[in-house]
This record gives sequence, structure tokens and C-alpha cells, in this order.
Amino acid sequence: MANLLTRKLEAFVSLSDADKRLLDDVARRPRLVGAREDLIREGEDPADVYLILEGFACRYKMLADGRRHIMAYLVPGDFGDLHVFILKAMDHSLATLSPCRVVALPRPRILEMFERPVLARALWWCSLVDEAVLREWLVNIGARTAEERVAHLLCELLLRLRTVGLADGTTYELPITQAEIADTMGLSHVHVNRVLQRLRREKLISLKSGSLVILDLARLKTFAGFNPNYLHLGERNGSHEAWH
Amino acid sequence: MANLLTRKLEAFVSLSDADKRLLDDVARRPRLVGAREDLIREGEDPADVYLILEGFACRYKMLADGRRHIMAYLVPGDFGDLHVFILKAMDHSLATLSPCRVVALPRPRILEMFERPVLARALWWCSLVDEAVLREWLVNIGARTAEERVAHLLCELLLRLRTVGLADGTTYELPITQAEIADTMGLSHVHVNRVLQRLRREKLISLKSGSLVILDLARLKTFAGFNPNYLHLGERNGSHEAWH
DNA sequence: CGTAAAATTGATCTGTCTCAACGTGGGTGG
DNA sequence: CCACCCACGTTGAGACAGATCAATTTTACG
Repeated sequence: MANLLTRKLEAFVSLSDADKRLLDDVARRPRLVGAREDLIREGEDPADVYLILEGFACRYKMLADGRRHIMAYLVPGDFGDLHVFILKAMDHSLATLSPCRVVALPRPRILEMFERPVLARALWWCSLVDEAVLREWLVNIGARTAEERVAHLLCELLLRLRTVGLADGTTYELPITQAEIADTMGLSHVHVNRVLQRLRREKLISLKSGSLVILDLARLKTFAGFNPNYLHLGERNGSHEAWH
Repeated sequence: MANLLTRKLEAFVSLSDADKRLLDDVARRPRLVGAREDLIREGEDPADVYLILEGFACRYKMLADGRRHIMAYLVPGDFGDLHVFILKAMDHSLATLSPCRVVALPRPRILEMFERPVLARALWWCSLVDEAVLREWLVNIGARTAEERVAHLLCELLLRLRTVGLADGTTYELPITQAEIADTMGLSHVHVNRVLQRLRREKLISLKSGSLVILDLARLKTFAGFNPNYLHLGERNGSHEAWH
């Protein structure tokens, strides 16, 4: 398999062979992690940057009353926190949702990457996009109905998975539970179930045993009020003046 | 007035005199902007980084149905997007809430700051904290009741305003409307009104004509489930190995 | 196969919204 | 300097999206 990460970053910059070689090297010897395992917990000092190569992971926080809220999904090609050099304690936890293939990049590895201007720019882009996704999620939960929320999430994941070659047309693997979607959307799992049924009844999607098919993407997007601008795709070759 | 920004950044790093001089210089000749004016709109190419010196501003998005969602408050010492060099189009808008004193920093100015390692580190810290706040807001809206949400927001603003010297004990100016709080919390303005009344009746706060007094901070924090770790204060002098 | 996790269904309850009206205070023009 | 006015805050009543509780069915997997 061609390097996922290369593919993702090339959506934004064009990488030299040396850059690509480094990325290949970085993704060597991944660790296999089972589903529902913590990679790092709130309060810990992040020593490494996690990079997901396969499977779905998430950021989450626990509330005092035992409820969990998921704040982000990490799909293949996504990084855990690049703030290793700045912040001393994690303010949230990172866990796998499905079984994952993961690499833990130690600080020197990150420095190596940041020393290459193009890669540094690309990594910065990644973290800005992650932040933009977070903003969109806030709007999603704050201002949309349950149906729209879920529809919006499914649209977003399609685009994100496409950029790493993991969505074939309008189909992708979604190896997560309805209860996990509930914890993500601030809904009860019962309601998520009914929402999914409605989306199926409307012939917008089909979802069975972890396989999602978007049956009518145009309608789903309209229904969700989905505007992909926040993913900042198609801003390739940002030919702004150099910043280095 | 001692430079706000200096005070804020010194919560994290210790600045040299030269750093401070640059910060003073950067904050020179602010522009006065009235309440409810856009600084930059979704879709535009950010040319400058806005820095708020006085007043409250916000990030927001408009939905197709005309609803607005506020995704962040910018208080004095906060920066608009530092991604000037990376992203081509704003995915959200920036506007004042109250009358503001603002500076628009052009790119060369930002570069000047980034060239100083300590300042660069401090700015990076700022943007990581902004992101952490965003995550906490997501949890806030996704998992807490209306009362807890508002209480949480008021706790957060107290700490943020303290770090720039704008909260005197447990009192601060909150120059925003109940309808704006509603757009922030994903609630109706009618409900925000009732929530505030309940917080007043419980003798947790007093809020009148833009002046907030937190009457019982300990109880308010407990009630809101407020854990300040995400603001990453008290991580001063992050003596991690150099990253430059 | 057997068993536990996940999905589904039904019934009821409640937090929050919507609509509609009314009160109020601070800014402004006469 | 007063009176008006408009944005903001407040109140009440009724509606509804989504929660909760409690089974029951289906699926995945050892």
C-alpha cells in the first residue's frame, strides 16, 4: 500500500522524494492495538505523537458523572497531538475505537519532520484542519437537529476517508458502534438508532455491519447543510510567500 | 497600562526585554471598532492576524437557515487566526461583540514574532490553548445541561480574564447580550434568561448591566463540573528540551 | 452453539423551544 | 433635560425533540 500519509499531505503540498522517504520511514513498524484501548490518558505527559495508520481512534473526555464525550475521530493518516513540545499534561484522552495499527513517534522523529520546511508546512496544515473540524463539530452539535448532525458526520467522514484512499466512491468502513456515535453527537444511543433508521428509510444511506454506503450524496449533503470548505481541501500548492 | 499580551504570555514563558519591547510595539496604534462589526468574513483570504486589546469579539458561522453559532470568544490578549500563512480562505467569520480596540498584524509582523524562539513558543502555546478551549466547549454543549453550560462558561471567562488582569477577584465585565450567550450555547435566548435567573436565585452569580459577580466560585465550579486543566495555566517555564 | 454486545422497539417523561406578550433602562433628539 | 423609543430582558403557555426506562431481537464471535 502506498503511504497513506503521503497521499494525505499531498492534498496540500507537493512532497519531494526525500520527504516521502522520511514519511515511509516514520510509518515503519506500527504497533497493533485492540479496540477500545487507551493510547494516552488525560493528565499524562505526552511523550510521543501517535499516528494512526489503520482503524478508527478518538479523543474523548470523561465527565464526573461517568459520561463520556468524544470530541474527535482520528482516521488513518491523522496525528494525535503535535503539541508534545509545548503542553505538559494531556487535557483529554486518546483511545482506539476499532482495532488499530498505530505508530508512536518520539520527539526526535517529529523534529526531523519539522526540519523539512515542506513537511513542517504540511503538518501545520494538518493541525489547522483538525481545529477547523472541531469548530464545525461545535456548530454541528450546537445548532443542528439529530438527523442533520449524523448526516453531517457521515458526509465529513466520506471526504476525509477519500483523501487517504479509504472511501471507494460513496462507500466506506465505519467500524464504530451506535453508542459511540451517540457519545460523539451528544445524543442517546436509542435516538441515534432511530435517526439512522430514518436516514435509511429516506434512502439516503445504508449501514450494515460496519459498512456505510451513501446512496444519495447530493441529497445527504443538502439535508445536512454540509459545506466542505472547513476541510480546506483543494487549497493545494498554497503559493503564499515563504514563511521560513 | 502594562501590556496585556506580555502579561498573558508570561503565564507560560518568561520574556526577555527585547521580546517585551516587540510586544509593546506590536500593540501600538490600535483601531477602534464598534460593536457587532465583522473583522473578517468566512470565505475571505486572511491577510492579517487580528489581536484584541480591549472588548469582546467572537468567531462565528452562519447556517443556511440564518441561524448563527458562536464558536469562540476572543477577549483582550487573544489572537484571531495565526494560520495566515497556511490556509487560503477563512472557514468562519470574526466579529466584535462589544466595542473593541483591535490591531491587525500584517504577515511580516507575525514573522518578526516567530523569529524569536521564546515568543514563537508562546504563540504556539496560545493557539494550543485556544484549541483546548474549543474541545471543552464541544463537551460543554454536547454533554451538559443548560445550567451547567452557562455556569461553565462563566468560570472559564473568569480564569481567562484573570490572566490578562481584567477580572478583579470574582468580578468582571461581560459586555454581551443574553441572545449572544444563547447563540454560543446552542440555547434559545428565552431559556438563557431563565437559566441566568436560576443561577441568581441560587446565589451563585449576580449579573446586571454587563457586570458579572461570581458570588460563590467554589460552588459554581462544582456545579459546572469545571476543571481548569484545559487552560494549561500553571505549566510555566515548560522546561522541555529545546525544539529549535 | 452459546453468550455477550449491539441493535431495535415501545411507552412515557422532561428539558428546552417557540410564540406571543409585556416590562425596562439607557441613549438620543427635540 | 426630559420624553420617547428601541433593544434587551422577562414572563407565561403550549408544543416537541430527544431522554429515559425496559424489554426484546439480532449479530458477532469464542
